[in-house]
Amino acid sequence: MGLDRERVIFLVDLDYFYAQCEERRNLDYKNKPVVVCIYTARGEDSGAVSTANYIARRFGVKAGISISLAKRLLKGKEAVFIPADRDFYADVSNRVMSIIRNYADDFEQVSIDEAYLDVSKKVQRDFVLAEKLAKEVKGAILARERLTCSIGVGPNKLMAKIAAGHNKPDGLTLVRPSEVKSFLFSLPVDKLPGVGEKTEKSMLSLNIKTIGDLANWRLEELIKIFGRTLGLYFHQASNGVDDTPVQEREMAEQISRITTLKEDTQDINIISNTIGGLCEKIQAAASSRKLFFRSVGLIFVTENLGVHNRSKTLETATGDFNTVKGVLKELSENFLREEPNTKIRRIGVKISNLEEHTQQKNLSDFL
DNA sequence: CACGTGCGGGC
DNA sequence: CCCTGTCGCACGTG
Repeated sequence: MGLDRERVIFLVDLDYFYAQCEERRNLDYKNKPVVVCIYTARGEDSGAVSTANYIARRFGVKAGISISLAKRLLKGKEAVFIPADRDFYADVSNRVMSIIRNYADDFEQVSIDEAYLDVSKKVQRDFVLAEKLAKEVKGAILARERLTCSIGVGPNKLMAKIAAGHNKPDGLTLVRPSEVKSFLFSLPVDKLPGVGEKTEKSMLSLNIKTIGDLANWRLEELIKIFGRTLGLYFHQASNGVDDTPVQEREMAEQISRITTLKEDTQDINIISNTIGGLCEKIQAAASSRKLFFRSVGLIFVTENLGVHNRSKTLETATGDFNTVKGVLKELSENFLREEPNTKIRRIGVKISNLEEHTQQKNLSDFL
């Protein structure tokens, strides 16, 4: 039976996640605008909004805007501004994920607030049973963690993802196999994952306004315009086709930490001290997960917001941060020599090519 | 393969 | 947005 190959996939998306976590641990916030912020060292209200609850969104506050603008938009509204507490959100996320993975045949967490569930066998490929199961998942998250979520249900990950975005917060949207094309074709093309601001512009210039318009293009033409990978993806995705499996994510491939300096600078001492601090954070993250790494990278964001990366791959994997600091010193000195007239605004450190290790190879262990 | 850049999602 | 932090994908280049 060909129909037996049809899958049933959920995308579970926790609503306005950071802000909802804050609402949950302080019930006073429930009817107020809640704005979770990432503050920087630049003083008073410097920094950006990470997430806002839906009350705040009604006033135009959303992820990415500056904190000072958010405060202007919410002046006199009894709004709550809270610094992001990522460890807390990660704990909440871990508990939710461990609850919902039990509902799946196959499970794939994609971010702190999103996971795919392949429930094909659990619901015998039946969308009526799928709807029942999705309601159970929503009920379990609400009962055990007092959080709402939005769930999209579709025959593949792509359709589940788009469906989940269709009705939120606290939504449940099903797109049955027979409904895929009618659902998809009328949507504006930027609703397709992978079509952002820039791609949308180039598509509009080709008179591609909806996903249906995109589906009318021939594969060969799309490849000419967007390249092999993206062209094939657009061709399939615009027709609701997505064969990628739901599967556990492999180990993280990189760990990075970035920070904004108090003021733009070229001072090598400030830069070096900042890098040292970032190294400590990365070391903590890497060693707690028993990870070694082969590549070390530096990210400089200059005063004009230009991004510059420098990286180096080592002969062998290491967990030793004295080596790292030496490499980063060299990379930063080289950069400052190349760009002697630009000040640095933000600095980041990255390790990649991660490897798991069991034995402690640190020299200090022998001393 | 190594390196640098751009992009995108979305917090 | 006067401007966060973090991660993965893809691509050009050498």
